[in-house]
Amino acid sequence: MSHFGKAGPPDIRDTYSLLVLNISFRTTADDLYPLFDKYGKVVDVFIPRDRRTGDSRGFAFVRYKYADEAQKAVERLDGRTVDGREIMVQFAKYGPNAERIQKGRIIESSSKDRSRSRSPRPRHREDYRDKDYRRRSRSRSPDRYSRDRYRGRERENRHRSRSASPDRSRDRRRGRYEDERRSRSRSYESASPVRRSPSPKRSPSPLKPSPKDVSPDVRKRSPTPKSVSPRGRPATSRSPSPRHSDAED
DNA sequence: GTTGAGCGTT
Repeated sequence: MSHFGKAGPPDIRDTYSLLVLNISFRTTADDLYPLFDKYGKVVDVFIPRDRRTGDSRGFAFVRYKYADEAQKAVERLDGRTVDGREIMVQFAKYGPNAERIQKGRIIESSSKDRSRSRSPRPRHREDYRDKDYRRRSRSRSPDRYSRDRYRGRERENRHRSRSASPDRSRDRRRGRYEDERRSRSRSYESASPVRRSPSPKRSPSPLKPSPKDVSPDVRKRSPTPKSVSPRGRPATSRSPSPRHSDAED
C-alpha cells in the first residue's frame, strides 16, 4: 500500500528509494511526506507495518523522482529530529522485490529480460519469511541488559563531546553491533543450559544424599512436622514418599 | 501507556 492510495508501488521506473530509519512509531507517511517533499519530488512514501498489529516498524521508505533531490534530502534530513527521534536517512540498499539497487535507484535485473542474467533464486520468499521471523523475535530487547550497559558508556562518550558528526552515527551503531555479537557469542560459550533446580530435593548424584547435603536439622525436622497446613495436611514437609520426590519436580 | 535493530506493499 502506498501513501497515495494506489495499489502497490505506483511506478518504479526511475525512482530513488530512501530508507528512513529510527523514526518514531507514531510517525506516519503523512508526517514524512511534507518533510521530504520539501526537498524534492516525492513519488511515494511507504511505511512497513506489522500485519498482526498494524503498528509501524520504525522505518519508512521515501521514493524520490530524481537522484539529486534524494541526495539532498539524505544530507538534509539525515540526523534531523522528527517527532522527537533522530531519524537516519540513507539510500535503500535492497529493493521491494529483491531487486538490486544502485545508489538508491532500482535496477531491474530480470523482469522483461531474463535471458541476459540468469539468477534462478526464488529467495524472495525465504528472505521475506526470514525477515518476518526476525521481527517476531523483536518483541522486546532480549539483550536489553547488555545494551543498557553499552548505552551507559555511550552516554559518557556523548557527554565528553557534545558535538556529533554525521559519520559518527555509523561507527557508533556498528561498534555496538559488534559488541553485541561478541557478547552473544560469549554467552553461548559460557552460558550452559543449567537450569536452576527450584527444589533442593534434586541431588547432584544419583546416589543417596550424603549427610553433607542434608542438614541434620532437616532430617530431624522431616519426620516432625511442627506446622500443619490449614487443610489438615502436612504441607511443610514436601513429600514424605521418597519415590514420589522425583515425580513432583 | 511500553519497544529501537534494520531494508518495502497490491
